Amino acid sequence: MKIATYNINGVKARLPALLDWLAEARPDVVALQEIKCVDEAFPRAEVEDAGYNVAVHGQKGFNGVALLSRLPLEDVARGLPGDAADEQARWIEATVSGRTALRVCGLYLPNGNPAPGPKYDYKLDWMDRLRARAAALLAAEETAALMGDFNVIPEPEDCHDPRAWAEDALFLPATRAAYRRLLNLGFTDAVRTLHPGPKVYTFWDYQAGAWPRNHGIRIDHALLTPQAADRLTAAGVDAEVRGRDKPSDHVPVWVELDV
DNA sequence: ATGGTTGTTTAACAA
Repeated sequence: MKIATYNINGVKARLPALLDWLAEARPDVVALQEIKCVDEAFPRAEVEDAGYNVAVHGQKGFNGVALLSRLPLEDVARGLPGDAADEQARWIEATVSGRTALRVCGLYLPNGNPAPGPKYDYKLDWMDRLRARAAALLAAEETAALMGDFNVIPEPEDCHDPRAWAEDALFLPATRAAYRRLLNLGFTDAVRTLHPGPKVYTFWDYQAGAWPRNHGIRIDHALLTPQAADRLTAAGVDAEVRGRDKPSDHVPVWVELDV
């Protein structure tokens, strides 16, 4: 089963690009981030016509996540637990039952800039809540995948120029430490594991010719519980999508799991 | 050093 994550930066503006990519990449499950619309505005009919069930957790103007799946989406849950007052739409999870049940979590982790400040505090708080939910998945020995835009550059080799990112919320020591605490619970970074070299990027800024100069960063990740990692057969980044007309600033990241 | 771009929504804001 092919499971992907794709920050599409506005589903309305990106619908043709999304449908083109779905047709050629043929993922079984997709976690979308930054749909930037309310549930009712999601182009459900077009995506269903492409062969996907749809579960949406939207928000007006910003954020917003969704899950697409060829198989039914079971036990859908919306919103990251741990703060009833958090109204930002950044988390959705569901179970997809192939030969084995797979819990897919789609997440859009807060950007956190400018740091320091309230947005950065929110990011670190959100990462604490993410770690709690992730620990529960591990405790339940779930075959699960955390798929999303983590807004974290894990290591210096995950960006073109570490000095340029030194003060950024995506790369600050506290951000990397919080991400490491999550990984060290027992998750496998699928892309890093199968593509250990440098220059594996998933985001290129729209500005300053970042794409033609390959000034990218790796911030979209697929983290697997041990039960899922045991079934990992392939992983990749569809970087060429970034060079097309009207692209998102992110590109799809995917894993193949024998489930 | 600074600015550069895009999407949503309509003057900023977020990224």
